[in-house]
Amino acid sequence: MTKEITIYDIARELKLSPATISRGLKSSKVINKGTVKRILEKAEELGYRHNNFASSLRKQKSHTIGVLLHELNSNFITSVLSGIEKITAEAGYDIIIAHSGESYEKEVSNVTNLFHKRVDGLIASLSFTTENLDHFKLFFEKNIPVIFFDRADENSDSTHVIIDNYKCGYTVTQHLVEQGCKRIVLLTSNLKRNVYAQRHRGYVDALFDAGIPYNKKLVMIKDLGEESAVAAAHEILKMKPRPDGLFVTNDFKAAVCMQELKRNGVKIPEDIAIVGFNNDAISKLIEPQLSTVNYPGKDMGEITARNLVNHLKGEGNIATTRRIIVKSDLIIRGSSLRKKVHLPL
Amino acid sequence: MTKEITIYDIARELKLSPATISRGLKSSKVINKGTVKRILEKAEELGYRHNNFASSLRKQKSHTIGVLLHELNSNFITSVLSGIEKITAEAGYDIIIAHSGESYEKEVSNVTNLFHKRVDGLIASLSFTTENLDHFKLFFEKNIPVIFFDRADENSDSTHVIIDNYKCGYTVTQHLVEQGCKRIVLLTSNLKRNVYAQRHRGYVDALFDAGIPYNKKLVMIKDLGEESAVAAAHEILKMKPRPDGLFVTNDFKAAVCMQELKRNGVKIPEDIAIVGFNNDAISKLIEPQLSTVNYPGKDMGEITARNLVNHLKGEGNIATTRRIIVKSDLIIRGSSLRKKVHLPL
DNA sequence: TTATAAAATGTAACCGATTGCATAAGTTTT
DNA sequence: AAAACTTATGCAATCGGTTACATTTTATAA
Repeated sequence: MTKEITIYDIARELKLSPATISRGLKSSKVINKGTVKRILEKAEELGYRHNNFASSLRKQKSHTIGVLLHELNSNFITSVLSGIEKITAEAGYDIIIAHSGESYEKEVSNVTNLFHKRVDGLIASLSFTTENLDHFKLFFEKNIPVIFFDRADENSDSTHVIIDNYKCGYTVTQHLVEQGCKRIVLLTSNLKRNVYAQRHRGYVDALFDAGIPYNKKLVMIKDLGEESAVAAAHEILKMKPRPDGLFVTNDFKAAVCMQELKRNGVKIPEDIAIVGFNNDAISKLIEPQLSTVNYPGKDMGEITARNLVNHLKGEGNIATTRRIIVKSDLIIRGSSLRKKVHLPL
Repeated sequence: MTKEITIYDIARELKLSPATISRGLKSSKVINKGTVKRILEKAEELGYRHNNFASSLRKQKSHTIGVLLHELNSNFITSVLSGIEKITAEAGYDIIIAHSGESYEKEVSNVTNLFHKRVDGLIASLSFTTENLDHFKLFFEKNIPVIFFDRADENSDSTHVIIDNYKCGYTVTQHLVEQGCKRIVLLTSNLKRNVYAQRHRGYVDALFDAGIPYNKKLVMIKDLGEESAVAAAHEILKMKPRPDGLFVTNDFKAAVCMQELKRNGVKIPEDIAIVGFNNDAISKLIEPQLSTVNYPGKDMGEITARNLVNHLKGEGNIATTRRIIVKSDLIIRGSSLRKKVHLPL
């Protein structure tokens, strides 16, 4: 364990004060250019490394942003992450990633932990089972900025970056109707999560506008696991009359479901047309390829991070922005495309 | 921005010294039990939060472990992560996750950053393009422990946790031979990475043992992208005579490849039997289901983290352990199972 | 050449928890 | 009742960088 080099060591060697070294290391303009050069060279020579603890302690800033994710295992979330990283890195912030694994308890402990770590700001996506935002109070009270993305509480005053889930739900349902579906199952998750609630509303309204009566029995609320997707498929198989359309609010679940339906002799999209959600890699690899809603993860990540960074730098204020909506669109593939499109001659 | 509560505030209120508060907050046995209780209650009452910066500065320990990943987007890696988290959390360590996105430059900057953040230890998996371990020198020189998992440099002295890639390569190839394959393509990546090099060696030896001549043209080295998997499929289609076996060292690539082959009328497994690697979720969802090698991610994560934590606590020394091999096994599914197995009567 | 402003550097007080050593009070031993 | 421990708490230095303010040096204006 070699001794650590500090600014005092550099100061001694160059016969300067620690203050000058501190400023010089940051290439401050108040320090003579030549001096700055000598300081940087000496620092390099001695193997100096900046002490974040001392710096953060004094500045009362960690220069770190916390990122709280509900999961890490989807294309979508890793795209968001890369967007966040790009922006925060450019702005010189470090990030600490915490993921809740969809568990409310873990989310609470992560939030508390990030709070104790004194992150300067927080980017968060709520877990599947989160019921309220009480655990974020710590942040709100101390005015530490928090921005939610994707999974947010739309009723709270907090700033959030989302897609128009209502419109997506509407568009997907409308698309299935156009493909001739009359009995469309919605396989979704906890309606307390804004993303699922809004998609559900879109589904309901699209059916209404198409003159198709809403049938509560066709809405299935399941968790995100593989087993529940298999179970859902079996329920669908037992329904009489058999549904002819299926809108699953998650690609993985849609894929599992489709597989199970196919195994039981259901033809996709002829018997049942299916649309997923998220445009995960999997959607292009299964057969038939899955129609889905493209989620602009990277954009969401960049927008979210940029807002937070600007706020931290004082060039903007997230408190004045409540909601930012990012574009998303329906990708139609084999799992739902039934009719040949005839262009008018 | 409310003022932060410190141990001095608590000390003043309770008419005790800061030293006693500091000890009391950790429920030290040298402090009277009643006093500890009063301290903890007062801390709670005032909304005290521990200052990691001051503590780390003084203790010269961050109580944080750096985790350097090559990517985040696979089942395997997220399992590893959950294993690491489980163990480190139990031991009271925080983790900082950095991922290189398979880029050597990013890896270097991440390693440097984690070094400056003064992590107490590092868990790492090398990026696809990493050529040497020079950037870890900082850690080695200061005796900060580093453990590699999965992607490691097996020739260096560093401690690493891996699976027996040689055996896996051998077993997969042997399995394909048993299925009647005579011309087996190996679609793999950069042989400088130990994982790919070892699998390649296993492939070569299994062919040799089966009396099948090694044909260099059947070994295709490609990067990890989707495009290169498609390109590989096309090369295979052009080969004469057509290969009858395909071993892809990555499930995603195997899936893309299989899709492209099927599109071109190749029957799986009759014309070409395919085996992937990693047992990603995707392997069970495509058709036919993909035979693959199960990678015990969570186990690897736990073992790696446990070794590091024990080392940090002084209850073990990673310097004495060079290599830990975790069990893995072949999962045979539809993509490679050709012959009906006839049990002897 | 002196007055004045600008540039460069220094002084010293923080930031908040930790811990070796000292002290004080209480208990047991002789 | 004095000596020898135990137990509980306090003192004060330390970790290393930052920054308001002061001081010195240098450049420019009068």
